[in-house]
Amino acid sequence: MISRASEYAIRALTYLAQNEGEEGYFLARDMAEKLGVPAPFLSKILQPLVASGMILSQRGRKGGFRLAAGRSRESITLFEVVDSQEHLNKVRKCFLGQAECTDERACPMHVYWQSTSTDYIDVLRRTTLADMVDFCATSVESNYPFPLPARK
Amino acid sequence: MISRASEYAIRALTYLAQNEGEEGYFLARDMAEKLGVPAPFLSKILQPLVASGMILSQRGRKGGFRLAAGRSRESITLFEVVDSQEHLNKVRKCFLGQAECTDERACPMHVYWQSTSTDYIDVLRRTTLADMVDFCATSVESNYPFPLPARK
DNA sequence: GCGAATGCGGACATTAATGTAGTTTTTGCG
DNA sequence: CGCAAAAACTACATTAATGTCCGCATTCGC
Repeated sequence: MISRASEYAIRALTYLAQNEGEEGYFLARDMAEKLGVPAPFLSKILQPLVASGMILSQRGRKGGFRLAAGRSRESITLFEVVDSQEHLNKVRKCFLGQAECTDERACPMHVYWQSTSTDYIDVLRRTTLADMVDFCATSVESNYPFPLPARK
Repeated sequence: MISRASEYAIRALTYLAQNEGEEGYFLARDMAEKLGVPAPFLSKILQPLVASGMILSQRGRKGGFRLAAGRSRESITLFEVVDSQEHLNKVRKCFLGQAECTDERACPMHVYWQSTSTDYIDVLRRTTLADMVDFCATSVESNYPFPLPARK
């Protein structure tokens, strides 16, 4: 449903949005440690976010990453984040992969799947980094993002 | 959301249910051709269906596969089919893979994702092979299962 | 019994996602 | 300038899903 890469991208952006007030840049290394994500993998994931203009990068000493100046938390949707990592327009149209499954002639899963997949995209479009930050703010003891659960 | 293996299993079972009236067994080879699925891959997929008792297999000359005698179309749900191919209890609990995402302290996607994943399982539980066969019967010109759309 | 047809089982091949490592380029600072 | 720190880039490693291949076991029909 959502790839690890997208998940990590959301977590990283949420982290940057939380700390937006600070001066300077945030190191990929530090973010990776705080988020519990492999550092080299996070570096790879950050690059499409730079390319699409959601974050800025600075090389060399005192370098790192931060949210792009022109982009408010409210303007960055999870859709945009996920779309930078995978291709959302490649989402399967028919649950059973049928070529001829249309509204006129639907497979038994059609109506259900149609609403599920459009709902999914809608929620991604509606949820912003601001929502993610608000979520953290309601946290009592721990801060988002949590460390990932152990992999099997 | 659903693996190819599960999709192929659904298509194969639907085919068997459609032709339930005929005597004897259906060849994996023939089914694969009719369904547009790689034959060796289909053979592998059929085995869990045999093991879980949804279909019967017969080796040797005149061998092949057919629906198990005791199982009516109405009694075989897509849940059972999909569960034979992947493990539905391994479905991700939290959209963002968080360990501490609970009903009490939910991530911004929690409510949405909770309802999406339970709806998904519910539909699999409610949809039976009989529904799949009915769908074919309403077809005007082509029979289900359709050939798969071309892969990229 | 024997041979052909067929499912069964295991090993292997391919691909994409995930993860790792090392080199190159850019930059700040002495 | 020259060194060190950081992102950027490139190549490789690992894993799981998908797909292929082949020899073995079973059964039918002669």
